[in-house]
Amino acid sequence: MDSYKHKKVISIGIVSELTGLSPRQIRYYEERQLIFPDRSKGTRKYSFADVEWLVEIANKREEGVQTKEIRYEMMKEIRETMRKGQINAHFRSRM
Amino acid sequence: MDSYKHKKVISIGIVSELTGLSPRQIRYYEERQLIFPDRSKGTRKYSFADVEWLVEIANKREEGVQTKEIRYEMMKEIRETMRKGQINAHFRSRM
DNA sequence: CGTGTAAGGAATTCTGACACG
DNA sequence: CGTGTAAGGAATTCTGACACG
Repeated sequence: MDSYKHKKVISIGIVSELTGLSPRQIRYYEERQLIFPDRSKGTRKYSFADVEWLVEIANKREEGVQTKEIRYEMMKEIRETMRKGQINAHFRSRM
Repeated sequence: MDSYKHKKVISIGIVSELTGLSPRQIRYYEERQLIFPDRSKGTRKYSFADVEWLVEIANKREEGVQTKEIRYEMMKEIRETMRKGQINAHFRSRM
């Protein structure tokens, strides 16, 4: 089972270590609606799925892809997945 | 794969919420050598496996089992598992 | 023995802003 | 646009100790 993968329990400092992204970058991607952490009394909590998604974001950014485009592709992927009736954990974890 | 289960990334406050144990109790069980968190710059980090093991400890404590006995049983279990050549993640995660 | 609490310090996180580009 | 940084405050965590039992 993958409940571990989607449980939001990791604080931003650890996510930063795990992804190599700065806290500033991670918060910015949230502002741009690419990532959706939970809030535990004010502080952001991320899942392992979030961490993996952030690494993907980092790779796309390195390729020069803008956050707006990443968001557009993400939405499109979600739309397709929903159309197939496959609203699975892969996307649930990002919303 | 269960790398998520054994990666130590959760801070004590979240572990406290997840287990229902107080931070004081969690630190005490560490002092009694029942649990072995990693340290990320001074602060303790736990895995989901640690969280599950803490819940087991909590159950035993409610039954009146002392930490010393829990530790003894834990060691015995580990010894048996090692004898069978089954040093698997179940125990690796606690050491 | 196991756990609560007050104490003081250190490290973390948060937000809004200015900077550069 | 994307990210760094300094700023001030709030919340977290740490340790060692005293308390009770």
